[in-house]
Amino acid sequence: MPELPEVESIRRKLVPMVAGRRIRDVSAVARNYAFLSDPGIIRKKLSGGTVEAIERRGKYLLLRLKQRGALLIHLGMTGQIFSHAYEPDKHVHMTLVFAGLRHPVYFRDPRKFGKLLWLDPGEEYTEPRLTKLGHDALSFSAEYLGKACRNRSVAIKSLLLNQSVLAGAGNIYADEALFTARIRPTRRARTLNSKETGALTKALRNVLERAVKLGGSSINDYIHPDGSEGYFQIEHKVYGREGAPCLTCATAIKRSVIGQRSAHYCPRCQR
DNA sequence: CCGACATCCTGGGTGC
DNA sequence: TGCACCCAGGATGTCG
Repeated sequence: MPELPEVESIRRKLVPMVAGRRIRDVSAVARNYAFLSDPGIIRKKLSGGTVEAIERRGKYLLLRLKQRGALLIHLGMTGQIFSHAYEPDKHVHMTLVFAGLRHPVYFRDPRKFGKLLWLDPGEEYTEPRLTKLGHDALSFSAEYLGKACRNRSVAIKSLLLNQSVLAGAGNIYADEALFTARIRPTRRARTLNSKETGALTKALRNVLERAVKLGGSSINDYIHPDGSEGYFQIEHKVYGREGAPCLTCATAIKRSVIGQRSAHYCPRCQR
């Protein structure tokens, strides 16, 4: 589900809810595909701990507990974090009860592509899931992207989705940024000139900043922890618009598959 | 090292 | 209503 703007929106809603609060109780279901750490370990490490901060690393959230370490959370395709806005069901894997917070906080994920991993102090510096991440997709330079494109024959769309290059970009925002930069998603990365990598850098930053401002794109399973919604889906120019007229030239938007992911683009505007 | 591909899992939508 | 099939915001491991 969530890309950088969605994860950041969730983080921003979560901070005022739980920062500084003590975790009174933790319950978790039996270990399943989403648990990289044993649920019992997570329960033990979290119980009684106090939330020091919630950070975002690409699409990961880091729930930092004072003195103890941190819970690394990835929401995969369908992961959600919410409180009383929704009823918990069989897809809830973990429930956190906070001191001074009337309602519990739930981690729910029907497809279980999300991840929960406990990190002892210091492990965040050695955990490959974190150390392999590239520059944050909200703050990278055109030079960095240009270097990353050098000698790479992979499609630029796939390169943008590679988290070890840019941490946080995902399918929606990669398509939207490529449209704005007028670059076709199938172009091999090494064929982009510096003007194009510059335009793409600017386009990705702009689209992500705008999406964060609007609270992300509320489609399918995406929800905010407090039940509110994001509005960036209203501004999607290509994603999910196959067959619809390009907003610039009215040509029908095309959908194709690149690197096993759907890609949406205007065959006329994007070269 | 690079890139293509299968795989993990569940639910919603569509067409027969 | 049932069923087969396709699709989905992600990431990893394997293989050539």
